[in-house]
Amino acid sequence: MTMSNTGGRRRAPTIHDVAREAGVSRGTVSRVLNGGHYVSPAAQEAVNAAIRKTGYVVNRHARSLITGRSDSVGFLLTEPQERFFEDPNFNVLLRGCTQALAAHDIPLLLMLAGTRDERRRITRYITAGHVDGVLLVSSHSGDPVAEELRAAGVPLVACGKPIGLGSKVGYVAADDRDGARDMVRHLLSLGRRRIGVVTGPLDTPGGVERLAGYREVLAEAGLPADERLVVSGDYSRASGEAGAERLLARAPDMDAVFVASDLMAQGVLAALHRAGKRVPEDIAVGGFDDSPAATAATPALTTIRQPWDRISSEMVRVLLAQLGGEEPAAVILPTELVRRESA
Amino acid sequence: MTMSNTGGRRRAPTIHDVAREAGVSRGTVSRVLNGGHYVSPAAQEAVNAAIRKTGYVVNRHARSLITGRSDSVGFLLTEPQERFFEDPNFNVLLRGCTQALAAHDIPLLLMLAGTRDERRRITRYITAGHVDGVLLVSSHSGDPVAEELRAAGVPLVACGKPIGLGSKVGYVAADDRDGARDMVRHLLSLGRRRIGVVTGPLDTPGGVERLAGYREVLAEAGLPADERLVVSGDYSRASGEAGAERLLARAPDMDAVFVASDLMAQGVLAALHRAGKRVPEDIAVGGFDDSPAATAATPALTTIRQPWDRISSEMVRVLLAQLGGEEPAAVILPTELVRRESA
DNA sequence: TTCTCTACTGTGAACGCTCACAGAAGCATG
DNA sequence: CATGCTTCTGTGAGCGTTCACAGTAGAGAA
Repeated sequence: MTMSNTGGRRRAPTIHDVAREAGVSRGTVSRVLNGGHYVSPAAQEAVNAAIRKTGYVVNRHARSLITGRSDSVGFLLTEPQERFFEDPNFNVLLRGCTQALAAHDIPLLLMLAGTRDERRRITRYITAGHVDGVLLVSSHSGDPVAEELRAAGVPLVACGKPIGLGSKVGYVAADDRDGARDMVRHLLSLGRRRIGVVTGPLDTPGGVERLAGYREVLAEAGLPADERLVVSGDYSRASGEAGAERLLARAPDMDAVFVASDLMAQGVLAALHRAGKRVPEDIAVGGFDDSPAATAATPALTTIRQPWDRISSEMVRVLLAQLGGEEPAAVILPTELVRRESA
Repeated sequence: MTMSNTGGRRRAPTIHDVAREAGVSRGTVSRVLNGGHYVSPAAQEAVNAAIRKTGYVVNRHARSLITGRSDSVGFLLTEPQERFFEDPNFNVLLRGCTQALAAHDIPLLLMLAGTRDERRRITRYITAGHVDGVLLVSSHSGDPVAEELRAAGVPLVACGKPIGLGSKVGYVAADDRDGARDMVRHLLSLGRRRIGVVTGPLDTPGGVERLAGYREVLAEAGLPADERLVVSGDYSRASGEAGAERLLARAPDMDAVFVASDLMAQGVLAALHRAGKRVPEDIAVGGFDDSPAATAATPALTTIRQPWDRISSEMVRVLLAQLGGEEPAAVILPTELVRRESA
């Protein structure tokens, strides 16, 4: 390699320096930078050589100032963050989105908006155009931020079907209902007939859909709907533990339980262990997510795999398509039963 | 094209609009925006009113273009990401940094640089001035990115003491050695005398220091240094499992084991369980981190709490100080023994 | 009065880029 | 010959800010 910054920050090379070096005008350099249309091969090559020689890197602020685009997208969490950061799925999602965006050379801005004040500040920031679009991770319905962003016309892709928002927002989700059906059918196939369920929050699509899948399969199988077998949690480990205790108290003859998340299932396992129940001999346990928590649990959890890697890449794809002018799309991805020890 | 409706994007108000509305000049508005020095109370108030009325939000691109600052910082991961995203500590750290920065209205750019190509691209991006500073999470020594950034004069704060970098980079770390000493002393106080250790990677400061603390306390207690009791892992659950198996094979009379991370300790517990050892009756297990994995484990882990919330806020504080012109600082934070069931 | 000092205010000029437009060159068509 | 069309190139303007500088007004001192 040649040259180096001999100490101290020198003035960074601009498009002018490149133009002079290549013997062309700013305009031509700019055209090369932006796709190279209407540029002669000779000029193209001269410019590329000059860029390499000068070490030129485009100043995104100057570019953004005139284009109005920021060439960055936000990753927005609108809930008290503990829940998410505790959730291994979230990590996979965040990593996947960062990587998918990096492939397009687009930086990701991580935004947390747990409190009212933070929400206000971040809404302002976003609507002011500091990001081109938003990847939204907020399960609960009636999220004021989502509605405001939608109203402001900010391109938006949610993770999970947003309840109560119009069709103008794209989303990517796993097929929750179908996954739940698969799991409950699996439990039935093991000969279990008193199957309990710990649902997610019922103001989230995941909570509602997984419960619906559970009910459908029981109905198909001709089993009675017993509300003593249904309790709901909030996806946290603690709520799984509490849920299992309530189920045991209300239906001591339960022989299986479908838990709407692996983290809750960990709590369920702990409660069953304390109650002296063997898993899967006495009670089979089925989780949902196939998060790291599933393999970390003892016994290892039979669960429903959500394709988080594909969910993240699809979210990015749909958002970028929207930035390119396409209409918001809805994408539903299939799930998969993963059999381990607990059922 | 659809006509511009009320919901559509109208031209955003600029500093000009605010100035006109307030009956002052751009300059005065700018001064209000930047601290309000040399502005009369009347003008101050008029400008604030105009800002509220117009809904003005500063255009950061225009500002950055002239100031040369970007008013954002990067959060850089230079390792294959799985390790980090699997690690609950990492989440706490990321969340803490995001929040601490948000309090200063500074967005955080999440950057992953796992592969060589990504590292090149991201180094370019950073050295081009697109972030003002970098929070670095990379435990291994000899990280080329860190060295390049340091050489380019990019303000840098590492999490954990960077091995092999000069004193020009700030860092924040827990007192690893002292924490390890506390844990081993605790195991001794329980009457254990054959204490094994599963270390972290020995090219990381955490790996080295925690092992050193272990050795110091054994020496103080007059116990022999037995290399059969020392194995090293890579902080992953799987490596903990493998480490415990090797320890059991080499030292069947071991009555305690100090594990340099909770995640590895989970693996150790699983291996001990399979080997028919009761914890803590047969073998006491001590972890390190006090991550969620500690309470999720069965039995719950006795561990060393690292003050991740303070680590993140200190990292941000040190970085911002550096951006303000101060010299890079090194901060060591105290740890704390958390007693649970495993020891 | 006149001068100085302080507190405040307005005005060009950048910052580095893209965009619209005007033009040039080459070549086919009228 | 002019006329058009396509491909390529350079130029001026301007994006929304901050900064340096040149002012103005009012108070106090000589």
